[in-house]
Amino acid sequence: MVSTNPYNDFLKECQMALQNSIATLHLSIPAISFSLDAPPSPEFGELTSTISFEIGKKIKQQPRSLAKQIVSSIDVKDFPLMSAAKFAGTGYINFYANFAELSKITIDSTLALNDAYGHVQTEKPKNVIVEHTSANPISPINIGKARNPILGDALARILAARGHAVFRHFYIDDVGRQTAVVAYGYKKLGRPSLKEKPDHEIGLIYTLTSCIIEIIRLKLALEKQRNVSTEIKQKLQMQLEDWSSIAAELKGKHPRLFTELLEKISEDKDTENLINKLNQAYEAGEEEAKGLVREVCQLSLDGIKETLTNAEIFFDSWDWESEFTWNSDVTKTLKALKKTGYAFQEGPVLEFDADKVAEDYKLKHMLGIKDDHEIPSLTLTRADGTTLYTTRDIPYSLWKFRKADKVINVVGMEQKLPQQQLKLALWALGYANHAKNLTHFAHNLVTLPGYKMSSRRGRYITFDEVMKEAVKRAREEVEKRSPQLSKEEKERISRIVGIGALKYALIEVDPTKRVVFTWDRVINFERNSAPYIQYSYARSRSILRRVKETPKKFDYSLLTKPLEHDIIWELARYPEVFIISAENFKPNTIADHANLLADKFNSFYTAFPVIKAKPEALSEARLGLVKAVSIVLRNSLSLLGIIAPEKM
RNA sequence: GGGUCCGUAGCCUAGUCUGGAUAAGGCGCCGGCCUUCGGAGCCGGAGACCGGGGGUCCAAAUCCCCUCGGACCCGCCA
Repeated sequence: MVSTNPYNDFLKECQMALQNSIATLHLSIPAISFSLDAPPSPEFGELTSTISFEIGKKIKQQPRSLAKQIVSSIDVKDFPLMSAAKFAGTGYINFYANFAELSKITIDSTLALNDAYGHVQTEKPKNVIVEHTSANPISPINIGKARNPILGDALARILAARGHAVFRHFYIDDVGRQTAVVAYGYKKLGRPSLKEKPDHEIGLIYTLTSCIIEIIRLKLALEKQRNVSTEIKQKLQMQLEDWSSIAAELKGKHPRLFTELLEKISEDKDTENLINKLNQAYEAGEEEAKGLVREVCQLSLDGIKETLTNAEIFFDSWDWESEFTWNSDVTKTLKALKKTGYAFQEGPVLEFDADKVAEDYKLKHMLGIKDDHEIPSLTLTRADGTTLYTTRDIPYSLWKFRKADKVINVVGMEQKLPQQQLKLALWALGYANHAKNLTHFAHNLVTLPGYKMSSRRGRYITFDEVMKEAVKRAREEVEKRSPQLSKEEKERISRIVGIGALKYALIEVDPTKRVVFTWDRVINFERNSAPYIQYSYARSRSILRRVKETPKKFDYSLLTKPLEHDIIWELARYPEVFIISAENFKPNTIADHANLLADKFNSFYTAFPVIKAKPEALSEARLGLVKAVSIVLRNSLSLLGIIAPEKM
């Protein structure tokens, strides 16, 4: 018999036992919960119920005596996966698994389902769009932002394994001030042909241009304030000093390019105006602007794609933001928003009254916002008529919902407010359902000790750089530990291990917590890391390679050691862990479980022989166990976008 | 000023949604293991009253209130 979820089979038996028992004893109370917990220690069995506390409270009886009654009315013979039900402590009911049976069903199912084991299919498959990365096409992906593609990709893999039709979308944010800035700088340099990785070079042009025009802007602003000695003036002065020191730093690192850009930009009278004009022209879809901005973005994007490909992260769709302004979707959205009455003119700009929508439709509670908290309004258009990011995100979201039932935006948690405003805009437009099916998967960033990375300030460590270093360090290890492997094999393994370590480090921590970057933290080859799990997998495969054929039939009752039971329990639990991870969008629980399983397996590995175990039937049973472990480790890693190597 | 998130051994984290029995790992530290199949490993030890204070409950790291510390947001940036 093959089971997709052995843990759940056992759980169901325990619940059935409780239900029957409570019915027989006439202890039924309304709204009783039959949920079961993991006991704190193996001596208390595999699952535990606190139901006697609940009932005892209602009918005023001692939980312990209730537990005793319940347990004595359970006949374990009725439940094949159960070996015992005992009462303990002040009223706990503990269930013990019948490992002869549980082992059989778990290992048989794992071997039979193989790649599919654990990945329990949802009963309600949906079309799901996971939008992630969506890095601005003006600079390379830095390590601060790299958690986004890594988490987004893992989430997409998990949802696909759950049986959803998943589409991975990259939203190319090519509209807006920053692309105008970099395009302007690029044009000033005479559209140079690039020699290095394009996103790195474009990123540098962006940083330098942005810095130079910032200083020009601040100087002009200060001149205007010349006659008044105000706080504003002081603030401007401070900002100018800040940017000047950044400029000095940049000039030191890139003297030629900096000087060239400075000279060329100084030729222009009103840079600010030129950049605004370019932004307007691009958004309006004027040919010249289109040619220029698209050229820069495409170059940058080529580099970004290369980075993502190196990380084994792929997309189904690359969505240009500009398309939505050019095809009038944005215009239509603005018109529709005005019609709702929630858009209002404030001087030259158009605002969206997000708070009023929330009040009128009573959405604050649902959005987790306090009743008396006023949601700031969202600016929809600038004074010059151009639109803003969140404004354009509204038609883009509607477009996504024409293709999918569910949309997940993997976006940093600092964008919580705009994501809420977006939802409210959908609501106002009459798309309440879409708003409900829009999820902001919020995550925290990777920060450097002491400061946040910033493309504008040119302070960042690139994802490329970190991957390169990770592979380099992995290569040193492989060289040391497996000198017999071929050069090609070593290289392939170094990539798998190095990049695996990096991905794992950014996935294993709860997404809402930030990760402070240190090289040793993100490139870790010891316990509690991808390489540790990969190593465990390689060890399991190494055993399996040594035997000609794994037998089809095992005598599972021979697997009696506590460590063996621990492993089987974790194998049985894997489908449940997977479901929880998929339903709650928690990739880190997969990482956690894989590490736990690897841990148990390594202990088992040193404690007991497999191939040379006697009698032969025991050896065969252990081989089945090892094979099952290898399958679950490989399946878990694959959900995280990490490859399980045969050797390392 | 208003809001969101985070605070668990020297350090990094799990557990918090859905309250249950001695708070679980890793790094570092101390002491062991070249035990047959891979030492990126294994075994043992010391180390935390879960930021602080109240409250609810038979039971609180977990729920509620207050408070302190940190990060982020409140922009005609994204």
